Amino acid sequence: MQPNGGLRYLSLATLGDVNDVVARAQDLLGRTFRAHGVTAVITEVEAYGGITDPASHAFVRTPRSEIMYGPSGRLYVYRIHGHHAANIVTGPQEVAAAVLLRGARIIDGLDLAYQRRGVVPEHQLARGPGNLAKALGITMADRGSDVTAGPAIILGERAIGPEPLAGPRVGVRRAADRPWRLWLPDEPSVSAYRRHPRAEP
DNA sequence: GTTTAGATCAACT
DNA sequence: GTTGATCTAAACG
Repeated sequence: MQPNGGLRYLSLATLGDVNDVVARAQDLLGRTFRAHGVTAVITEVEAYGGITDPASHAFVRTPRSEIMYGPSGRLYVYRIHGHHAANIVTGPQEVAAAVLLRGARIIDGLDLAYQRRGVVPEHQLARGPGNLAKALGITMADRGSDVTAGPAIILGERAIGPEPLAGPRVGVRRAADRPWRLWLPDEPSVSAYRRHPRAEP
């Protein structure tokens, strides 16, 4: 599909409420997430609105972003700065929305997490998307995994549920002011906000 | 044309 | 000292 063609210009009434992905992101906060022997509680996420969101990799439909146009619950993994970052596809399929996992508190499998991350303070084991993926052993090999099916990767129920806070997403150059980053208050596993140097004022 | 690997540097700790 | 929905260039189909 052309970047400027097709579904992108359908009305929101047709596509559904783009804020659905934000609601889904909020729903993920406080849930347990287990991957490759490590269990964590998700403390920080970012919503990416697919074809409605210039900051989303799915804004342009290519083989790489194709996974986000598929069923929800699948894992979209990408590489950045030599690390990996993990997203959960939320749908609807025509929108290709996904939620980036940015922070988590490890509650089980600490030995394994330390083994993967080295000597760092416990609250930093899974702070930041790259560190989270590394602590949980998530790589490109996990692309397309169904997080509702397990067994290697499985999304759990809500473990804690305080009201989340919201603000702009970290390091995005486009749509830099959408407050689609959500996190739980008083969680040291939540990373700091950094605005992209070349983001529009 | 797309994906991947390998960097960059401003803002963070 | 770390980090990263950036950025470029080389390696793919």
